[in-house]
Amino acid sequence: MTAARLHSDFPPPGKSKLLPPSFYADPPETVAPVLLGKLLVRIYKGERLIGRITEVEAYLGFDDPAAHASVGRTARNSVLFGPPGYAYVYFIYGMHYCLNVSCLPDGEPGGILFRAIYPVAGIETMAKFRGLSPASSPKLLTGGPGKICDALAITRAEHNGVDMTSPHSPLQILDDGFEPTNIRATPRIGIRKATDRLLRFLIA
DNA sequence: GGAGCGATGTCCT
DNA sequence: GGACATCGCTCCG
Repeated sequence: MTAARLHSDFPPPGKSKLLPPSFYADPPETVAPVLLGKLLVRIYKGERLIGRITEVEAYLGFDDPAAHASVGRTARNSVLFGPPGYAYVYFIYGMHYCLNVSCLPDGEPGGILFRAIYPVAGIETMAKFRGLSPASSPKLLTGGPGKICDALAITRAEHNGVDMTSPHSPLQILDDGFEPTNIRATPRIGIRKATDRLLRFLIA
């Protein structure tokens, strides 16, 4: 996947369609690879900040010790147990936010962590939020879960529990018909438990 | 350019 | 009280 291709395949915004709740109503390991290539949209003060999803990780329920949901439903992780297509935002390591989307029907826990996106619109604003030059590499701008939330101004207070399937939501995921090739599955990274499962998906 | 490590808030035990 | 789904800076090659 070259930078030129990621850009050239970005269509007029009108051609994109919002992913419905049914898209997320399957197990995380099923939904995660299909999210690759979709557009993550953050509407910030009327501006559309858009990135193409290039890396995600699936987190399951009780059978997955690495998942926040594995300890059962708590105040912190309750979004993961709710209806599909909702934003689960948590604060980690004292300084970073991470964005997930809930999967499976209401009552069943599961989610997908967004690990990296490729900026396609609103790059100036993203760079400003990151304290970087707009000419910075995608990896530097939005190449990590904490970086995505910084670049898109996503916080737990403002976005945890937001419905990502509503056209009025500040966070949405669109399908513009882009079909990624060369999808790879690898072990998840940055975790201590259940590191053997192939639940990380990325566009190679 | 890669390994090591410190910073730092929130949640659960 | 400790673990933590991270990042960016330092230091060493």
